[in-house]
Amino acid sequence: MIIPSHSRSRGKAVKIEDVAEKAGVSIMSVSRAMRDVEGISVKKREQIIKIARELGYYPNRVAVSLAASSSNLIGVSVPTLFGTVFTEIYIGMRKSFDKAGFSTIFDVTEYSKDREEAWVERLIAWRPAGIILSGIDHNESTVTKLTKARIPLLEIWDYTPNPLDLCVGVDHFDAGKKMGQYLVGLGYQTPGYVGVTAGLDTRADRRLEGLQYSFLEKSCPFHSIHRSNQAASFESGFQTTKKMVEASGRRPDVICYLNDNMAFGGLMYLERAGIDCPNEIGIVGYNGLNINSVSPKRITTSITPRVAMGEIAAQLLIAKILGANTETAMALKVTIEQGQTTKSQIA
Amino acid sequence: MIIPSHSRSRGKAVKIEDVAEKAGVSIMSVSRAMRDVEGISVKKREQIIKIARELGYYPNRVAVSLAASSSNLIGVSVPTLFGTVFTEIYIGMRKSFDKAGFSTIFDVTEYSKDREEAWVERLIAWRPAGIILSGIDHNESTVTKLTKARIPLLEIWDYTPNPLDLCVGVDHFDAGKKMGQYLVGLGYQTPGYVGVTAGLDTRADRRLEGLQYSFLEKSCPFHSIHRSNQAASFESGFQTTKKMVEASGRRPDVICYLNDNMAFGGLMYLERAGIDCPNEIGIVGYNGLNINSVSPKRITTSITPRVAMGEIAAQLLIAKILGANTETAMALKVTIEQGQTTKSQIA
DNA sequence: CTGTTAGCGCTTTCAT
DNA sequence: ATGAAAGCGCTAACAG
Repeated sequence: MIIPSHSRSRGKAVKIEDVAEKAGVSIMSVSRAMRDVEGISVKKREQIIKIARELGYYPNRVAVSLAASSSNLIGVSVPTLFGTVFTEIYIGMRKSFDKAGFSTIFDVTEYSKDREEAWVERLIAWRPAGIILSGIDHNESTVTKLTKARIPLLEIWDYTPNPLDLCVGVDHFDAGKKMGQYLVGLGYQTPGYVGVTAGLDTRADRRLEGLQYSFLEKSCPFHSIHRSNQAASFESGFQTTKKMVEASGRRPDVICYLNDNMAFGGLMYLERAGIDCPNEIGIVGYNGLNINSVSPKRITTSITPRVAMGEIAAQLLIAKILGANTETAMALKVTIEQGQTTKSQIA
Repeated sequence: MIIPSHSRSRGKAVKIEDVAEKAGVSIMSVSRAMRDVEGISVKKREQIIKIARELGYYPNRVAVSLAASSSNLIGVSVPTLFGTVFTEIYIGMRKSFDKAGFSTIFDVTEYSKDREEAWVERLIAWRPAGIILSGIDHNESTVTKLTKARIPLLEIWDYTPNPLDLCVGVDHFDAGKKMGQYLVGLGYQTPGYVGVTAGLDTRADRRLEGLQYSFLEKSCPFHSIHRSNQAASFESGFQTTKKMVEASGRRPDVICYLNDNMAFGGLMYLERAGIDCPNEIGIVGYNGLNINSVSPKRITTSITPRVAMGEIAAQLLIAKILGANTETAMALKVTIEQGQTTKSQIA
């Protein structure tokens, strides 16, 4: 969509020519002064800067980008802003991008690959310096467009050793495996899992596989796996735990949840049902979300380094943009935080 | 910061010239075909579109913007992404902007006016079609820059009858007043308030004034007002309520909180302290946050129309951008939602 | 150090 | 309906 020019400010914005005229120099001198590059005397530079400030001159980035065939724009796409995961990742990135003088063109896909693709298309038209996408799962045609555009690209949150370009994330299988080993070490033998419909959150699926791997090493399969077809929220955690506990069959001695929010819902259910946690059933979350700070009992969880991940990702992308030879894939470690919803560590 | 051009894609992107050549027409015909404007035969247009698609041609928006002195960029600034308020507002806006083909340059100020100003400066350099800022409180120098830039501007969340340009928000005094009247109607007489340090959240301060106004009409002043110097979170709600209840003096019969999160923390405290809510002390939140869905008792609250606010704001701004004569200030109504933390409605 | 000359990729304007 | 010329505001490349 093209905005009718009559609606924009008209011949008002101060331009490089105005500054040059007032300073009695050529526009090139102004250009050099503003960009702080060599080729101009200190004195003149100061004068020009002063005049530019007086006039309220800010170089038109659109013209700069066109002339220099470069931009300070970074495209950032996240699936959702609910739940603090991607917000924290974004906060981390913003820090690095801000410092380096980049602005971000933003998008929320609401987990729709088509929406992501539509946004990518519009984004590429702006010839951004770099792009950050969430996850490693995109439409094929999106990948084609991205590849053709040849813009530095970073996939965040998921980890894969073979990213399209760059990648910073956590290895979710490994995270699950580690937590599984930890729980096995605590003596748990009848694990249960509460999550959402398989395929909806592929990262969570991978974590479950990791959990299963560790428990299977001790010949303890997951007897009960209950999946909600709702979002991974407090409520679905509560309801799905209810179903699991009320179902016949062996009761789990520990329930692993897709995330802390669901775990919190589960904890609330156990409390209301009069089931002792952790003595009857243990509860384990994922992510280290801030719900934990208000939970009656701190939930045992794996903390993902979200802010750090954002910072590192941004720095890596910036390095690539600047032409450095960078690593292409980085896996960040998660930290297990022992809470009050699992048995105490066995000495 | 200028990105070295060697790092960008090189002469790869398809441009209008390539399409024109392949189609055997002038670049002007391609331009007209792509923009769907008059001055070209239907047949030629179709041919050109087809070739453009084959070649993967997407008009370079940087060049378009420079040539047409217009852009499809909207700057959006929010103070925080935690707490769902601004997230939901953003979701609402995104909907409208997306439909109209705008992209958003995004920023999170973390409640810093200086950060906001720094961002505004960088943003203006992109000559966006419009700007949305949160709240009505900005640095004077920010306002100057904004005014000089003459870009359609909309302030969201707060309401003022005299905005810089456009404004969509809720009247926080009025929201407090309404809730006060409601509580007075339920027979409460000894209200307390739990919030954060005065001045930190001016909107909350206004709501308290509204609450006080209503209670004073019945000669019931707020005897206890406790403010935390922490963020308005679960935890601070818990701790501050503890202090209030343990303090000597008349116990409040209802506590109004800055928001639902603090109210939830307060409720958790009452439950743990064995104080019956609502029979001993009532609890009232604000905003209608999703914490309510997991709360053991639904908290009585005022629901702010956040998604709708975002949608309306975006539409208003778009209208202004397109040159329409629009309203300048809109106040949206909040809805009181009766929960289980206040006495039942008196028939 | 300074200025001049060409563009960047597209649209506007004005011919035809 | 079509195209040629003239920019949009700035920087790269080259001259002095």
